[in-house]
Amino acid sequence: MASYDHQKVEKEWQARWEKEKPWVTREGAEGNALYHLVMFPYPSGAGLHVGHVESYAALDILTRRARMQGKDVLFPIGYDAFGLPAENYAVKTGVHPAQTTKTAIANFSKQMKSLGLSFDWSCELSTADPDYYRWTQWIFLLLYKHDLAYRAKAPVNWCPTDHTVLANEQVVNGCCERCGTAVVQKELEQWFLRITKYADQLLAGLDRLDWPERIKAMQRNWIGKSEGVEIEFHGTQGSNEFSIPVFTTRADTLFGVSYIVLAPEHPLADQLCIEEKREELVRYRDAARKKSELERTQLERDKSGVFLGAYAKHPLTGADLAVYVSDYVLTSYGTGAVMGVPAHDERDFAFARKYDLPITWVVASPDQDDRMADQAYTGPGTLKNSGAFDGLVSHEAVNDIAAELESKGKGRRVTFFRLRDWLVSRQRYWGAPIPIVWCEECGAVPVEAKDLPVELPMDVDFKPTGESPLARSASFQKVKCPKCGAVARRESDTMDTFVDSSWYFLRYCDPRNDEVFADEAKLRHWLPVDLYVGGAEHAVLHLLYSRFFCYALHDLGYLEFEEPFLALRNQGLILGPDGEKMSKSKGNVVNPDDIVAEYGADALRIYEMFMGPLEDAKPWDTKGLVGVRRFLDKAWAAREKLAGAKDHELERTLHKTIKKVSDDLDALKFNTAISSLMVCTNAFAAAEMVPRDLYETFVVLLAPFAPHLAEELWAECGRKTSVFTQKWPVASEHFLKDEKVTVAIQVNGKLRGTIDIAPDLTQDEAVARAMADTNVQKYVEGKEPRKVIYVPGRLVNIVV
RNA sequence: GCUGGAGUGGCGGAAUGGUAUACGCGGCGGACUCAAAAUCCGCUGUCCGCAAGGGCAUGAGGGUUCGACUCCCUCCUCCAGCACCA
Repeated sequence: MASYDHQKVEKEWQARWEKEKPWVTREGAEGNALYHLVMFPYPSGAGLHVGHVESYAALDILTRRARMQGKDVLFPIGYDAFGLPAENYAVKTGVHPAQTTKTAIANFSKQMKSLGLSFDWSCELSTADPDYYRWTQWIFLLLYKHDLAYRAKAPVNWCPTDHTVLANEQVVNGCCERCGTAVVQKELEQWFLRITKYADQLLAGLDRLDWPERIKAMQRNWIGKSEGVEIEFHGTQGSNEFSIPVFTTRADTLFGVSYIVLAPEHPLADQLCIEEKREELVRYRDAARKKSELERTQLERDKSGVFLGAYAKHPLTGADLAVYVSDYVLTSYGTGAVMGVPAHDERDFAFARKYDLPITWVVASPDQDDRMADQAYTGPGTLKNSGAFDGLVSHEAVNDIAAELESKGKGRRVTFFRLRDWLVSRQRYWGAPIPIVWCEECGAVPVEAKDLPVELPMDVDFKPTGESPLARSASFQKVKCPKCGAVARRESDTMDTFVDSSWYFLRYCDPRNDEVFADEAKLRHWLPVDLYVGGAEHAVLHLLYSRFFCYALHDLGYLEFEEPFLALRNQGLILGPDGEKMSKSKGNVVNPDDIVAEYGADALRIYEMFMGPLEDAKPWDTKGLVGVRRFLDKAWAAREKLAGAKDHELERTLHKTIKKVSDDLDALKFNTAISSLMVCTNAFAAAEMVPRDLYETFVVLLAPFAPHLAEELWAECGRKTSVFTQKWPVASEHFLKDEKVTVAIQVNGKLRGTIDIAPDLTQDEAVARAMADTNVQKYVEGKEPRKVIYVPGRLVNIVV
């Protein structure tokens, strides 16, 4: 069988698309618009990865099909071009990040075009372009103006290798997500975005989204809403009165409290500490501070602490409770203090055992005798040893005890979130400068909108030292205060690159606008995004930040919607042929360029879609790719058998294919859509002749998957226009019905034979035909059927 | 520990509660060829049987149903994320 020359075919059609630009977005009627978005790539020197190809091909197929169905589709592409890798590379080699990035973008564009992706290249954008980051800065100032961006001194995560602070979201298991170095805590003044203001809305909004459950669960966990009671524990230290607020979700265990613990950094720790204990406290706190986040978690459950020598009073019983400091209590969560209930909390139990503190059981477990217990009981139960609350079950007791505390002014119901504000300052070079001027007189002064962008200077020594490189640029620092005109200095930190990517999908609909970040009417026309496809690694980073931006911009009157991405799908990882994650060190990386050269872009696209469900992880298998290429060659070969005659059998096959491909694309089931195209091709291959009209319709079906080959075949059929000007075919009911179907015959639910009958045969007729089968008779043995189930076109089940 | 997802041939995988294993890969046999590759045709879950046919198979065990990969309960394993969160 002749094989087609994919290099020639693909080159020719790509040249033609480049010239004719058929994919430029058409802004048509209201309500006819679709917005398909792929997560824009970071233009790394390594080039495009087969994982990129997977998500881009998937959305390209859907986009091409939607256009053939008459939709206007915005399908843009751009580059997340700021970031550490280019800067670190520059530190090593001296090549400027601007240069590295430019080269990488050129390479990415070339690679994407070689895949026949129908992006609208006229929308192309780069976050490192001053025309883009001008608006990143503008949005930052908008947030600043509305108190959603602020500067604060706080304990922050510091990566000693990358010499910069990191957001909580960028610390993975206590390590820097970029380089893996253990992160240390530093007390620094930094810029934050007030994402916590939207914690509740960001949580509630998830319910409305068509997103993978996994991603929604990760965001819910990350936001970490926790409802409970804040309880005041009062006490006196010498002549001073004090009050320690603690947060608990288990107010029902209040009568089991036997001590109080503060986080080592808690402001009250110093105040409450008696002189004899001070040295011990300072030593403990210094040790705790020196521990990295990593060490703290590794020492898990090995509890230690310092008794401060102070006592607080139980709010209901008045009992004296020793106050300790321990690093198992975190400053950053709740009130930074907890009530110790050893009987009903594992950590408190361990702590109480170590320091020999009383353990009082106040919640009876239904199936455990706590007199013998050597571990905490953390489940719900019936209260005891709890005065007036004895006999209540846990959830009632939480309510009643909270009410009692509230009435006495000793507590109140509160909600806490795990989510922290987003730290966006970075002490690095290759990012958007924070558009603030520092003036001796006026303090932090925003740069005026007309003076944006604050351009990133190119002549900077960007070696990271912990001090921001921009602080060392004389030209950058030469500035006057916008308010008073005095000599001032610029903010020298740049923004986290996740700020850049939190709004790029807004810019796409109007990328060259220099009046606003995007025209209001265009935003209304195209947004929100209908379908977003990308990797799952951004679950709590990009996807949460972008949602926050849209909620904020909505509040400030710039957007009509709150949720930017209505539907989201994550492509699964493509693993190496060995089933391991592809990596340079394992030597199992598949380079898409090699595949395109050897088998063609069409084969690569279809193979990646055929491997399995979009969202599953699946191993690469070059043999499978060969099979896909064989399919394309078969489709190509069929053009030599075109005839004018009718063929009802083929016509039925074709219409089933139309139906299956259409339905499967609606459900993003690319693998089964392709398998039905294969079935159709196999039928063509088996046939003597292939009617021309059927073949042409098949080529239209094939077009979104294999755009180059389909265009070529369309031309081979003598058509002068592009196959993509064709309407997407609709299956005809008439041809979907078979004249005869094979129906299963079961006796007592077991398969005993099959019969070929007309699909609309009545039950009586079908049963009569079934009973005539000799094998069926053997099992019925002349017994009277107790019950007969007939599913037309499917089966007859005779129950005896 | 918590959360989410998944367990089906030799492999990737397919199945609105209705003939489990579509499609692809691999394997076996055949055709073409001096030969090989490519291509084409046939077979290919497993066990018993010469065959007709039958038994057993969707991680394990129960249940609902005329009928369960699919629904319900219990358990096991794997993957991913989070994890001293009070």
